[in-house]
Amino acid sequence: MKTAAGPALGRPRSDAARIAVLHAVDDMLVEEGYAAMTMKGVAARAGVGRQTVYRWWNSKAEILLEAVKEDARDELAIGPGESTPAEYRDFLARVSRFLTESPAGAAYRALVGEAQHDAKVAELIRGSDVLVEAAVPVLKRAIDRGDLPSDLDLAHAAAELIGPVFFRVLAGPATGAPQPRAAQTPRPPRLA
Amino acid sequence: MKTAAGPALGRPRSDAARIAVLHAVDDMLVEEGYAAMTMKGVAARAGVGRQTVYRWWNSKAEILLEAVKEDARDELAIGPGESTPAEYRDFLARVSRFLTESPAGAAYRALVGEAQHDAKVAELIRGSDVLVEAAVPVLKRAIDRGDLPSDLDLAHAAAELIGPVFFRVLAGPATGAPQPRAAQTPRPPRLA
DNA sequence: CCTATTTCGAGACACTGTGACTCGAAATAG
DNA sequence: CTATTTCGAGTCACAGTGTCTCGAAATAGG
Repeated sequence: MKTAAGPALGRPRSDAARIAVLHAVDDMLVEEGYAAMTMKGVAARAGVGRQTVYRWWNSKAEILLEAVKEDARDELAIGPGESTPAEYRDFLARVSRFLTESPAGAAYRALVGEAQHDAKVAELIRGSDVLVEAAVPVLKRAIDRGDLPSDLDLAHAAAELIGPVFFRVLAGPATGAPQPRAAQTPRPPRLA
Repeated sequence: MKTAAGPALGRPRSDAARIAVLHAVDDMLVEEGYAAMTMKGVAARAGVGRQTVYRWWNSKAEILLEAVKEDARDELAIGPGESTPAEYRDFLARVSRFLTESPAGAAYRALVGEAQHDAKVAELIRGSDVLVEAAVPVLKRAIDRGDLPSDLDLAHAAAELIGPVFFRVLAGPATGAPQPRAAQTPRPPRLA
């Protein structure tokens, strides 16, 4: 915890190195997979000293999180649609594509997976799930239309919406490995 | 691939060693967590040679799968209830408890997590999900009662039922690490 | 210009897990 | 008694981890 001292002292952090690491992680994840991706390899691939990586990130998971956060948000965001069911359908199709085809989605799955093994990673992703955050605007518009009660628990409703797709991709017959098969468009479920 | 030659030749496999390994994996998962659990450690804990472990299982995941499969089935099985909503409620409460509190549930989460990293593990758990298998009898009884259409896609319906709880536990605010907090009883969703 | 401070890339280091290997002993069938 | 296979135990090369050191580079203030 730095005390947020203003202008800093000494050589400033190299943004080029930061970007290089982020890109390296992004590339290596899709090329070799999360398991084969090592801190050593990331540093080498980025053309960066090993200590430089460890100085700014504590784990693969932290780098990955920073590397794909923006992409994930962009890929999941949808604007207002014609109706609530139409928005559900569009959103769920996007979630399905994200989880099964997008590199950012692969990173998300890897992070959720790692969270089941490592409490630190679980803490890292806790309370800032990109899927939930993307679902919230959809739910709020549904509330505005009067299709959902105004006192709705957004987190629970988001889980209701996302859960079935999430479960099928992570644990179902289309589990894990990057399957090139086309994503199936899921039906929107009825929310209480 | 053995050709299933009947009476076998040479010294038979030691069932004591098999049980010891299974118990060691079971214990170490709850005591140290999946990440800290190593093949080396398992062999030592079980008082078994390292090669003996590698001879019968290819990975931690395989051992874990064999170790908890029966426990998982037992913990998730529920008998017929008074009504379909009551069965949904009971089943989902059991799923929630399983995922958040049971050692077998922790193993299940670890396996699903590992499947996101390793295609072999994904293949291993593909098409034999204990949660889906436990949901199927519930759904079939609902069909018999006329509460669900007889041509229902069981896998999809099971995902609809399980998904929300699954998502909240694996990715939601109650992510990952074994949280001693009491499981919240989820509302049963409406199935199409 | 000079110095203090911090990051940079590069690499050495001890430690640990992996998975294949060897060894002699034990258990089974013929 | 022999062939075969598993047993526990241990050795081995290889690779990744995370910390450390090194000299160079980049910044601020004197």
